[in-house]
Amino acid sequence: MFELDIRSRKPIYEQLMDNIKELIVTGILKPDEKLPSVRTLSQELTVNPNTIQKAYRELEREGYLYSASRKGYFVAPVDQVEQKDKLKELKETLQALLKEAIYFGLTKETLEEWFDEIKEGGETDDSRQRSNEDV
Amino acid sequence: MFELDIRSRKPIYEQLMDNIKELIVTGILKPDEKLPSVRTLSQELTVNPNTIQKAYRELEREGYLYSASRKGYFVAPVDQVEQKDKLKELKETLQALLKEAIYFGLTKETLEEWFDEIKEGGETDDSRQRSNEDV
Amino acid sequence: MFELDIRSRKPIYEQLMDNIKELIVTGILKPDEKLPSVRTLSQELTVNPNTIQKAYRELEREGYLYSASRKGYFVAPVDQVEQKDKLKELKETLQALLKEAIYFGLTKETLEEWFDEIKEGGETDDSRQRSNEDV
Amino acid sequence: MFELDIRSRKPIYEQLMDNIKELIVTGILKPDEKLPSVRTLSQELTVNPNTIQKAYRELEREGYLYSASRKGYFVAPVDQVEQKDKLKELKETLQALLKEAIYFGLTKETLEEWFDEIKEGGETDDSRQRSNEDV
DNA sequence: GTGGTCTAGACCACG
DNA sequence: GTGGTCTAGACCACG
Repeated sequence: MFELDIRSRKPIYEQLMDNIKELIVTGILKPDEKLPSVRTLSQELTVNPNTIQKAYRELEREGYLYSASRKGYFVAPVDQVEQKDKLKELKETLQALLKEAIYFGLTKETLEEWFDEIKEGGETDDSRQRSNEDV
Repeated sequence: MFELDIRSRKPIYEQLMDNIKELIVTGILKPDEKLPSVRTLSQELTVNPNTIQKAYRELEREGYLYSASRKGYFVAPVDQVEQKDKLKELKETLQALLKEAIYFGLTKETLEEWFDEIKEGGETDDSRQRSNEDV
Repeated sequence: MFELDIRSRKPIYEQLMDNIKELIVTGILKPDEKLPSVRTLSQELTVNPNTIQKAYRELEREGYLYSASRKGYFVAPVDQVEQKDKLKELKETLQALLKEAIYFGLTKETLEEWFDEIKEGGETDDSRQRSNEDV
Repeated sequence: MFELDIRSRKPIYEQLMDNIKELIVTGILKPDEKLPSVRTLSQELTVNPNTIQKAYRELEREGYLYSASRKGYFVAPVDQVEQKDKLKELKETLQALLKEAIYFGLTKETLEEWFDEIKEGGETDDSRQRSNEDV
């Protein structure tokens, strides 16, 4: 489920964040769904609890998770206002990357294909087991 | 010309890289054009020479620049093979980002608009077109 | 009546305390008025009885409530001595907060407005005046 | 300079934050002034570096400090927009506290006196080291 | 059982 | 020299 590369230059807590974001963004983790407890995940991944906690907290700060008192961490539902803010945030990053990709030959057609690939991957997934899906 | 934010969490050498990539990618820096020497740029930006050096080296490693022994660093022209490799590299990053953006409400239409914005912004410079047109 | 936010970082028993203080302080709960029993409130709010108990005990300790052995918890009338003590306690906290607010641009005029807003909001309730007028 | 009470229920990192806020808010620490390094302060206060770091980072998140690459932490100057936001944030807390204080007999006159004390304390206090300025 | 705080201390990246 | 990451592990508060 989680892909962590200890050798990577990217800190483990950031890799964890990316992994969890992916699960949320593809709908595998649903709004208000509970995440594994800090301790549990720590044992499963053999990563220090503090590192898990750091990832969870940062995701809370970014609006992906919320923590309910001492009950644990949960996937945050996104309302429209937050959506717009988040999208504006992402625009800049995305545009910088698009500029690069265009320089290296990305065409509008290819971009549209990529977009469709993602849409199809997520949209039609109703198996929820998600082992047989084409994300 | 260069936007460096010393308060940013992003390391200065990475900010430098981003700035130079931007200049290359938008065609302001042309293929085979010489970049300012490490010393010069170091003084202009009041940045440690080691930091400039690191940015140049890293850009060379990524294929944006080439260095001619003692003569300095130059913008690398991109051939078709390199282009495709680079694009494939970027695809993964871009798709992850697109997934997020779609989750936060990005539509195909908006994405196309963003694409066009960039294309129009760069289109007027035709020296840059050379390397892109033969794709 | 009670605003509890399970997602808040503030413990539920503290949120409960704040809510009850607010009701007392605005005169909605009158001196010697009985509070709902721990059990009742626990069911109404679907909150653990221990949590209600803790809030009530803490409010008793702070002088807002008194408990009559097995009969339950009641709003404590405040006599002049207690009032002065309480006010002295609050002074320190208030001054720290005022310092901050002044740093961020709070003027005397704005502060007076805020004071008046509260006074007007509460003034209409005259049962509450009793305990305040003899100051 | 710093008052830390290990026995207090308030976490050390929060006590640290309060102390530093106080120094900033009273003008003892000036905008862009450097704070002691994490390590230095850690040794001076015999508090774990992680705890210092936590306080610094939280103060950064709240807009009191900024961190410059690897140069250390500095007092953040506040612009007008941030000021207004911060003041709005504080309003709610202050009003809740004012309500309580009014309940316990705080009069407008007393409140104004407290306001003036703070203003004067900052304004005319030239006995300090930092001394001859009028914050 | 859950997250939160804190310590002691190692190692790394940046400049 | 500076902050950032990470571990191993203790103890606490809340519910």
